[in-house]
Amino acid sequence: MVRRTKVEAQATRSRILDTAELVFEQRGVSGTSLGEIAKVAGLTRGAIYWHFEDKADLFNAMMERVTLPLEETDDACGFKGPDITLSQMRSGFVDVLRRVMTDPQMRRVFDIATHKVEYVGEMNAVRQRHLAMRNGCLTGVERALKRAVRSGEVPKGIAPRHAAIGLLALFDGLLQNWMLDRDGFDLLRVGGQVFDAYLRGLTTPA
Amino acid sequence: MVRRTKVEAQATRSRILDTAELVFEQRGVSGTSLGEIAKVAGLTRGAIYWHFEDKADLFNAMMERVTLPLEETDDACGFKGPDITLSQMRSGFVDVLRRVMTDPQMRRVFDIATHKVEYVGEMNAVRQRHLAMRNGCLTGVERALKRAVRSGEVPKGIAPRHAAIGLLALFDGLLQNWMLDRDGFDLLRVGGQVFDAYLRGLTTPA
DNA sequence: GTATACATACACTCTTGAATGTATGTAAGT
DNA sequence: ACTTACATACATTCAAGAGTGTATGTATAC
Repeated sequence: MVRRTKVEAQATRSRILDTAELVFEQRGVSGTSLGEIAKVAGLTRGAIYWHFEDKADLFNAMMERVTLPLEETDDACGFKGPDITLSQMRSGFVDVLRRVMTDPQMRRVFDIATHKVEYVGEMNAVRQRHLAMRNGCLTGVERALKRAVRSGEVPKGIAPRHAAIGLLALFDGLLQNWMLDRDGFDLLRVGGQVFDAYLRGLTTPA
Repeated sequence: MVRRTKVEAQATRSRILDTAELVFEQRGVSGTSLGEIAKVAGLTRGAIYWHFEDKADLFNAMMERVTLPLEETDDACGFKGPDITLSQMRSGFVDVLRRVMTDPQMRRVFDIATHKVEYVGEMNAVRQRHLAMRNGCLTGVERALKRAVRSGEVPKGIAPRHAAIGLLALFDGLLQNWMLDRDGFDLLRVGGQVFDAYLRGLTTPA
């Protein structure tokens, strides 16, 4: 066949990743063969094997395409600077909810990572990535809460770390439940209200 | 081989299910073959095909073995009666957390359902079951919250349904995060504190 | 004697990884 | 500017294994 130019090759690579997203979401990661992806993309397995080592490599590339910019813009948790306020934290989280709702690619990849892949074997890297990201957010939220305690905004009741764990659990749970039934509720509206309720609980003395 | 008595056959069936739990958790559902399960259980695929139609059937049986008693004792949400108090609701949820921490079988199955299976195709029944259970809990929690609003225990700020969605999200998120890293925190202690914080937020006027 | 509770054997499909083919892009040499 | 030499970007083919479903065997409980 005609050999493509470098930019065309990059386009092919992207098309493979795009197609993988679609098929992974429909059939699940381990349920789709590379041949299926190639067929849908209008290519052959040869093309995939040229750009990626195997399915795990392809999968990780697909994940990184979404999570890397997320980590860069640091919107994942809305912070990594040493100190942010509670309201900054809130808007950061809500912004991610908005993006998941708005951006179909992000929604797809989150859906795949949540319900369409098994955290086992080669794919265990996802679990590690998830854990690392969570722990990063955790310490960030914890610092923010500690600061809020020092400033008197939050009374000394619950340990900051525990409160942070709860906040992330709330976030993950909202996303997970929304993925389960997207028409069930308005992620942005309900998410905002629920976040506020939890934060109000933190700022209220027992 | 020797034909077994009926009770022995039931024991074999249970052994298959027990083994499936172990292997599913290690290799993931779609990552394990029926041959693997049979081998670990000290049987052949013939035995599995005798007791179950295929892997999906086996999987569903494994799930029902845990979720059915959960739904029966109704400890899943801690209610289905028409009206319960907020504290009854709280203790119901916390009790499930305790059981997940204590009972290794329950922990395994939850782990499988959360991170070791793809909600696709034949296994989509899990998703439906998950959704149905969630919706059942949802209406229950919603009723409890409405009642609490009528009794003045909770001010009329957030819509009861939204608050209920948040509560379930918090619950799911806690379980999910704990499964991700069991040594990360004490599910029972943190869960209880976080629940209280959220409920305090609900009972506090904005 | 017959249905049961498995074990064994078989045929079939699907998938993978690698090997090979092939035609063009591309840079270096002249 | 034109050829040469090689790398690139795939397509095609092939061998091998793994997994599934089914059919059959078989000894025993009932």
